[in-house]
Amino acid sequence: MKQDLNDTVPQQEAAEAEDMPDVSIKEVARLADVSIATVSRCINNPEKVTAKTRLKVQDAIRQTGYSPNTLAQSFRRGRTNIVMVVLPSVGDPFFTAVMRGIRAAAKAKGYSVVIEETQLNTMTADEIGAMLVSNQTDGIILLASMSPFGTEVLSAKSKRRLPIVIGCETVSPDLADFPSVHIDNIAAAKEATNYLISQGHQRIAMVCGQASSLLTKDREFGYRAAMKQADLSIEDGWVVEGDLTIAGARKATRNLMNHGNRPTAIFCANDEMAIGCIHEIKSYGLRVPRDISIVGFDDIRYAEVTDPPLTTISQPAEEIGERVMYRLCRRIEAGNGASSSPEIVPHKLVIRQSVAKPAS
Amino acid sequence: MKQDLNDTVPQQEAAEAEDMPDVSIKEVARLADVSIATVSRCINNPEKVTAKTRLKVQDAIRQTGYSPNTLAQSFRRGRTNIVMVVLPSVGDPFFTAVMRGIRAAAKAKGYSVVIEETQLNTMTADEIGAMLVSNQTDGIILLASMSPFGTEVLSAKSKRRLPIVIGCETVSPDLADFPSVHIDNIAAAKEATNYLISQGHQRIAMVCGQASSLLTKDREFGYRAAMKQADLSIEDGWVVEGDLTIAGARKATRNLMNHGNRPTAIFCANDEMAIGCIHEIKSYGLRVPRDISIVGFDDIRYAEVTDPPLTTISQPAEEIGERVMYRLCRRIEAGNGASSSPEIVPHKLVIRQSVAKPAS
DNA sequence: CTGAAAGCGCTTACAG
DNA sequence: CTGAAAGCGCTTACAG
Repeated sequence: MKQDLNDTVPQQEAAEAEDMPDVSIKEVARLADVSIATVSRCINNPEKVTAKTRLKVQDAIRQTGYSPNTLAQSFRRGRTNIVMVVLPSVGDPFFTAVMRGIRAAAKAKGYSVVIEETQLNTMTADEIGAMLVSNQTDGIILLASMSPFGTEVLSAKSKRRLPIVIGCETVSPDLADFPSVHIDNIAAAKEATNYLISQGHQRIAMVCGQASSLLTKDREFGYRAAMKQADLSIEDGWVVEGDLTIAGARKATRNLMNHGNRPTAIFCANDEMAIGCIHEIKSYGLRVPRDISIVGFDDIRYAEVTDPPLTTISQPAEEIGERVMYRLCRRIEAGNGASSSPEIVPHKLVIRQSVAKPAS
Repeated sequence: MKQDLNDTVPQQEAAEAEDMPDVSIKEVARLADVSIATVSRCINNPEKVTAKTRLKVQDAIRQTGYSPNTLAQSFRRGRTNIVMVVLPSVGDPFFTAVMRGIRAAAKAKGYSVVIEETQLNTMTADEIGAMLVSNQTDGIILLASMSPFGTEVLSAKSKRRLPIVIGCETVSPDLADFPSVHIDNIAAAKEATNYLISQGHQRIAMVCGQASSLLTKDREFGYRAAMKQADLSIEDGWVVEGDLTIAGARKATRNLMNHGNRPTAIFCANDEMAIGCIHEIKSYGLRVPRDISIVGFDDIRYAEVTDPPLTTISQPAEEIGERVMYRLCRRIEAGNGASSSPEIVPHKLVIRQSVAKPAS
């Protein structure tokens, strides 16, 4: 009966509350005729309060339209429920997909996420330090490669109980203390290259990312390993640096097109570059895959609708995002006690139509 | 001399500080032998403090590695320096570009931004209310259409001094109180359609967004106006709804392909859909633009590298983002006193190669 | 189960 | 120019 009453607080009251200035916990306490401590308990530990009191308080909350001041809560608790994710390129659909996973998990766990787009590997230790303190966050997700400099700063921060986890990036030994989740980039790149080889290609080039990106290094490493294993040589000038962007790849591809010994296939370190690569090849009047075969990496959503549809390595981007966020939550909650072993997620070669047998 | 000394605090001290537990303003005050009030002033209003004291304090700050607890600051000041941006699709490169502008401006102004991806027009008033209170932000940027329901909630919030500004979206009369910055969507859509007409097309279809999206409505309106003005009729089934995604557009395009009176040109409400549209047309063995011409909207970075390169309406996405963020800052600082007239930014028809004269 | 009280780290009138 | 003090809105031992 009483319950019913509480459940049917007239709409109007809520509407009125909407127009009221902010109510604090004091008003609620006064109205319910209890202490502010009890109001707080009703909200955060309802089981510590009698059903009767709880109802009184809930009623008062409804009448006032009260909701706790999260600023005060954050301050008091010493936690913001905000995490920061650092990534090199928010525009890359691959990272967008990872972010989707991160956001989903964050929402489920009650966190907000702020994004910092930056090439971590080009920052000085001071800059990184400044970035970290200026954003008062509960933890950090790193989707970008670090300079050794940065690593030091991060390790220091980490010791001061700023949880950090790494996603996508291959983790260098000096970062082994941090939890991470990523695919096996070396194996994936090998697989991509081997596929090209299995189709009869021998002159295979690669467009990779910046030299300072570990992830890119691993993909290059896998490519080189596969070539070596197949006894195929890599000519000078066949490994060119894009910067993971369309524009960078177009420029890199031009170099490849002008190479004395033009490759019959190109392995791109990401799909974004594969798109630029295909476009550039076409601008030479050549056709993909008839004249040159292309393999990408990431399987972004555009890979399916490029012309031709792109053969590429698929990463479970959203899953990586989710896992990395949950991992961070565990660190935030359990501290450095939580496991820090790397989590390897599976990749997959997705065969579409950008690879054919070599013409020559 | 003294200045010099201060400027050359040995590296080591800073390094030490890195390892220390959090220092509060009290430690600094003790070390500098002043009150915490003075320390606070040194940081926030240095001009209110003697040069001598200032140096003493700055020294202590350096030695301790102190940086103010932003949680406490936020709480005390009642401001978080966080803004929220609500948008329908973080994956759309157009919004990514807008976000880049927002982020740049936010950084310049000392704000962090959190993103909320949601179809505002499908949410109930309660859901919107919950979303708003759960994120304690200083202001909101809306890049998504609102239901009338949502509008009410927002107006109420706005009266309670939660600054809101609208970007990209056309603003309906009931939202006229909010500042906004966007292109003239009607005029732009007209221009796109007129271009098709000028090339000799008469059977022109449109793939638009969800019915509930104002922006989409405006683009459709512009298209219809242009058709009418040219005395061209629009057959039933020529205006189909994608949902601003590749997949949605592919489905919509299939309907167009199967239409008894197949159009010779298609105007897509955004580039993302144009990409899906082109892909689908090709899957019928047809060619763009030889068989069907396509015009997109937004000029995302892929527009240039589609096959064929896409003719589209270019919006100054980053500029919109920057302006909308600066606009929000003004609202946060000046309150509702700040201007609320809409800011119209220029668009441009970018002619590439997805339009040809009709074959028939 | 409940209340009185301390305290989180800052900022800012208010005196002096 | 500087300091002592109040207070922002909460949460949480500590008594009772």
